Amino acid sequence: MPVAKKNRLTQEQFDAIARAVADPRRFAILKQIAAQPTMGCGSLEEHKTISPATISHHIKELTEAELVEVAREGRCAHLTLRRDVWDAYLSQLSSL
Amino acid sequence: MPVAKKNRLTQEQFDAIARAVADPRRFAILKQIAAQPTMGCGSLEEHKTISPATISHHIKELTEAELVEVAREGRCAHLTLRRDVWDAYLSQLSSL
DNA sequence: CATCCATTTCGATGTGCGTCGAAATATCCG
DNA sequence: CGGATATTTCGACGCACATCGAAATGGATG
Repeated sequence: MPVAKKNRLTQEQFDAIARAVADPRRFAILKQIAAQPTMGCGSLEEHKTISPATISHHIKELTEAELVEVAREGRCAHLTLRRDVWDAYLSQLSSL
Repeated sequence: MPVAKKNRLTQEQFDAIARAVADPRRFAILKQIAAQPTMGCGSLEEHKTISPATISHHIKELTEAELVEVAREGRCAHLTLRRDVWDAYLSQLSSL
């Protein structure tokens, strides 16, 4: 169950997301995760551009910001965007 | 007439805005500018916290991201948020 | 012009973080 | 088990940038 309602972000989480989005490459990764229903292992575009270590780092940042969720299934890692968190971020942003 | 329609952001501008928003203090400044209709000289909260040099720097960043507009009137600097740009940013974000 | 105040510029400093290579760890398959 | 492939961790490096103090600029006013 992916569930989990999220209506308000802590200041800390808000900052984490803002930081996560600020890096173009990380944002590109996030976009791909959002596009795919569930993102399989090494199917990220960035695999051709960036080193595995860096990708892993970015994904870690994204998960720690609670923007994406990781589900390991064998050697595949399924990545899914947490829409609720993303929406919360947008909503908080738009109330500038 | 403050005018100026802005429907689409260049990648460069998008990144600049994302970066600008990523810094908590700078975002706080932006919020105050957004709140006040026109923000007078040294009426920023941050004047008690941050050095003038730093404030000036942040405002420069914000203007270079075209997020705020500066109008000098004597020794006062009027700061206004460019809603069109901000909305464009939000819109672009939400289409993840 | 001289003084005052607000803002900017400049230069220096410290730090956060994106990046990588290499080693460690994990997972699968034969 | 042993080899192959995928991901993570670790350590180091370099750069971008937030921050400041001090000096410079600019505009108002006496």
